[in-house]
This record gives sequence, structure tokens and C-alpha cells, in this order.
Amino acid sequence: MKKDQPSKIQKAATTIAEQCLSMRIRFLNRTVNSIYDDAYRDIGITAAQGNMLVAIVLNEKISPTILGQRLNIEKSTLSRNLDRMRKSGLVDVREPSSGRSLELVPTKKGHELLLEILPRWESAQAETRELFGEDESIDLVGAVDQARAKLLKE
Amino acid sequence: MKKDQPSKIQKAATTIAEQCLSMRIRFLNRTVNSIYDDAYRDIGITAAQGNMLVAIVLNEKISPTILGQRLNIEKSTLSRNLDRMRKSGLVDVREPSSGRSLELVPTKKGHELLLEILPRWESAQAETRELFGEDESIDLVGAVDQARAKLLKE
DNA sequence: CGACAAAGGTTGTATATGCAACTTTAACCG
DNA sequence: CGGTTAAAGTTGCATATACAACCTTTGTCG
Repeated sequence: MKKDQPSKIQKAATTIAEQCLSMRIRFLNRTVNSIYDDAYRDIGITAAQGNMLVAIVLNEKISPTILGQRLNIEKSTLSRNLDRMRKSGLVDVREPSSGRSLELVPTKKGHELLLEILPRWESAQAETRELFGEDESIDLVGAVDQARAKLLKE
Repeated sequence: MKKDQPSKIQKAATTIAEQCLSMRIRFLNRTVNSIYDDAYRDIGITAAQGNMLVAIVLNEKISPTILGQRLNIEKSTLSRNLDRMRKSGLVDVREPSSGRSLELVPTKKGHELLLEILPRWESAQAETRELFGEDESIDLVGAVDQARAKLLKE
């Protein structure tokens, strides 16, 4: 028994399903970040907050605007994420010492938390590599870092 | 003038920043999905909904539970996403004809929307490939599809 | 058959995200 | 120096996401 000829609509759906990057990146995002969220859960932070904390520790006094450019996070998103991190005592959001940019500074608690994060990160990172294969993981780092550099240059 | 010896904390932050997959996948997710969201905005859908619609068109009468397994979307998330798509007339959520699984069926509007989606998807897909490089895009599709298959087998 | 376990969904709560509109104020410029 | 512009942030609203707790109903099995 022959199937019906696939309609234009079916063909469109097939093409998209077979190639779509958005679909795959969303899948990747849900799957991988749930691994990191699980790993960090017992120390009361999320993957999003862990990542931001790392960036702030490496860039003391960075402004939200610059941090947002580096991570490509929209300013309103960042504003609220920082608010949560401030409320849970991970970062200080200091008034500008000059100009109009706020200054982000990790608190003592924020610094110390990094030592709790590290082993959990290692385990989540290993689990992710296991799932997606060593080689692909490495390519991903390179590809994203290259794209980030390109976006920052613009 | 010599810098201070980097502390254990600084080293942890550096290691994570240089290698973390979670951070890069979040970046990728924000960056790429905003391209697709922009492309679809004028037809009133999001990348998330476009992706789900494609999956439902290719799998008529699929149940939310199965769809959730395929896309690795948590059932409560899916429940609310489907609710929005039902409200905007893209899918019917039918009562089970047998057993207890709902049946998802694209509406006429949902089907027709795919023809509007296709050219917008092509343009977003091209823009994404441009940004991340042809080769990396191809690897990404392969790597994610492989991981999806692995997760489904479990 | 009747009790119970498990599957399928929904709802409460919270985080993460982005767009649009707004406020404030530094910075610039005539 | 005063007026305008644009940068930096915040707030309102909406979507996407997940965990936990719950409700229903289907199977199952003694």
C-alpha cells in the first residue's frame, strides 16, 4: 500500500525537522543545563547564576552593561538575575564610583561558593561530555568562542 | 610589577570559564534563538512554538508524554506550551480515543502556518550558519541527534 | 471485584529570558 | 552654561522552563 504523496506542508516540516539548529540548540540547552542545575542544587544556585558568578569573579567591578555584552544577555534579564544574586548574598551591586555604570563585586560568600562549585562543575562537565561525546564537546567550545569573538567585534 | 599569585578561587573560576559547556550552550541558546524569534515575530509565533508545531505536524495524534520524551521537555512545561498553542488556534488537544493519552492534532491554521514558517526558517537558519560557521553547524546537528537517540534508548 | 500502584496531566511557585516603555542622569555640544 | 541626546537601569508584561505536589483514571493483581 502506497502512502499519499507528501504535501508541500509535510515537506516543509520534514526539511525543518531534519536540519533545524534552533530545535537542536533548545534541546541541548534543556538537556545540558538540567545536568548542571542538578549538580548545583544542593548548594542553592542555578547554572545561570553559577556562570554569572564565575564571570564576575574574573572581572571585578565589571558593569552590568559590559557583562551583558560579553554574555549576550539582555539588560532587563541581567538586572533581575543580579537582583536575585544580590538578595542571596553572592554579589554586591555598587553605585558607580564615576560615570553611571554600576560595579559588580563578588561578596565573600560569592568567592567562597566557587570552591563548592568546582567539584560539582567537574562532575556535570564530565557527564555532559559523556553524553555528547568528547570530540563534539571540544568543537562546541571552539565554535561558540569564535562566534562570541565575532559578535563582540561588531 | 608582578601580579598576585592567583588564589585557588581564581584558578577555579578560570578553569570553568575556559571550558564550561553550560555557559556556552546558554550563550548559544540566547543568541541563536533570538535570531529565530526575530524571524518568526511577524507571523506571531516563537521559535519554541514553531519547533513544536513541526513535530506535531510530522506526528499527528502524538501524545504530550511522547512528544515530551522526544524533545526532552518536562511535562508541566509542555502542558502550558500546548495551552498557548491551543489558545492561538495552532493545535487541537483532543481527549483520548482510548487509554489516557491526549492526542495532539494540528489545526488547519497550524498546517497553513508552516508555509509561512518555511521561508523565515530558511533565512534564520542561514544567518545562524553564517554566524557559527558552516562546519560547526553540521557537527552540531549530528552531535545532538546522536545524543537524542542515546537518551531515547535508555 | 476491589485495593493499589503507576501513568498522564494540571497547578503552584520560582527562575531565566526578552521586548517595550519608561526614568534618570551623565555626556556632549552649540 | 544650558539644552538635548543617548547611555544605563528598572519595570510591566509575556513566554519558556523545571520541580514538587496534586488529581484522575487506568491498569493490574491478589
